Amino acid sequence: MLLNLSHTEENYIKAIYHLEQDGKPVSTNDLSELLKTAAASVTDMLKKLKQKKMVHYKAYYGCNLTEAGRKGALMIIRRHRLWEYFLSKKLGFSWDEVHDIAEELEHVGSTSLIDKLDAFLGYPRFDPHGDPIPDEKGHIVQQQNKLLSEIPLHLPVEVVQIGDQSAHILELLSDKNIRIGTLLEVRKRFTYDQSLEIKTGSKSITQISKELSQNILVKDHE
Amino acid sequence: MLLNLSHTEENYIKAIYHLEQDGKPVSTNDLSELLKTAAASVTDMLKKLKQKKMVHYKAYYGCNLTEAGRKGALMIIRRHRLWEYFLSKKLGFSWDEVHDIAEELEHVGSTSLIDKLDAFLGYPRFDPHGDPIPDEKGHIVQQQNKLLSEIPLHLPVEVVQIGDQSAHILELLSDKNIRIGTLLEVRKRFTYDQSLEIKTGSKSITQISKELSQNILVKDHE
DNA sequence: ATAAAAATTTAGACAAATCTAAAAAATATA
DNA sequence: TATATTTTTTAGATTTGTCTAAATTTTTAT
Repeated sequence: MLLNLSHTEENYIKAIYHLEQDGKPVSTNDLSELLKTAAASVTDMLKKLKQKKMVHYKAYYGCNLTEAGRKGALMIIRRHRLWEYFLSKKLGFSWDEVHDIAEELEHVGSTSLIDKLDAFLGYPRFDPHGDPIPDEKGHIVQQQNKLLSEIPLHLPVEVVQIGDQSAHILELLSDKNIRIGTLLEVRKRFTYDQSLEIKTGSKSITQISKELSQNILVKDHE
Repeated sequence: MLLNLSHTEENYIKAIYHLEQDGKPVSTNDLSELLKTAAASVTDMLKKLKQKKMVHYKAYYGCNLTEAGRKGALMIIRRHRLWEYFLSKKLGFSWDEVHDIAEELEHVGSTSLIDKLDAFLGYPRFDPHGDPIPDEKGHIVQQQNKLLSEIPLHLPVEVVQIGDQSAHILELLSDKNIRIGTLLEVRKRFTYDQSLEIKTGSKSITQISKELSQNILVKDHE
């Protein structure tokens, strides 16, 4: 363990990282719910993580990661997402199967293992869910909108922007009932012309050309 | 965990498997030494493993794996050796770096993960140390002598047999000071003609052609 | 502003895996 | 065979991460 953290401690700081939006403190209860652990147990762990200087913690107030804690969390997220990428791209797991396995693999704590895995995979910047992978220094790109052409199969996404705003494209989109806020899911990707078969909303299926898919910007649907 | 065993319990049955030569019971002390754990702790664990029907155990007598225990041990060894192969062949670790990392990876317990990894690697039958990899049913080939042409770099081996017994080959071997019992280590493998550069005994370096390397049978030098 | 509700912490306990020290059993030796 | 030595087990503690129940603090609502 390079971080001198137990598996459990790693899970806590990862959870705190995910709950920490803006600078607001993370509540004991939210952690308790996310980790499916009694609130009393969370309190105990927060005291220990404070001792290890991984979190700032004040009774009845909540916690925030210290700089060391944030670095640690990013390393765990890096491991998790690289393993997800490996499982999906190399072993052929579907994007919805990889999370639980990566949850275990992420705690194997050899830095050289992860760096070599990163190199082997070709330094991917996004995992199969479209989430950014921190680099070896813990730098992470801001979660950004992606092109529909780059979205994995069966991942629910929401349309947030249209690249080319010409009337022609809007006509086409309107005909397909696609607009900002529409929920989509890529069902098939045809290698021949890179056209997509997508499901919009709850039922209808439609075909999208490569050109069109490169002009639809989407983001993960929560 | 498919086997319902903790990491620690898995380590115990793996250790028992390795100590169990012929049918003789494995002593508490031997386990204690191999696992670097106090004998008293081993006794406690053996009682628990007996309850879980992984071992036969009688106080002051020793233990043996049950059929379930043996199956479990072989699965752990399978995971260990497949990860070693992956680390060595795909990530570029040297054969002496892979053991400790595999020791951690072997406890990640998804069966489909290991079976897909096996397929991804092309169903290798030996790990980087030359040890056989059990298949998905737990079948393991008997440890056998291998051709020098198939030995990984830097692995110390001992010559046990010469394939072609012609005088010509023996003349060549005698000139190179190689005979049954000689210790060798492959230092380099030239892709061009698959010739090898080997170290014999303690000092001398010599070159071996592909043909010759395919007629020298070796075994691991523990 | 004060009582009721919600969130959090404290207290005390438990299971897993470990330890040391002491007791008991098995083995070796004289 | 009787005794000494070695091996193994039992007894009693410790650490980590967890729990429930009760106490306390904070927040919400009247």
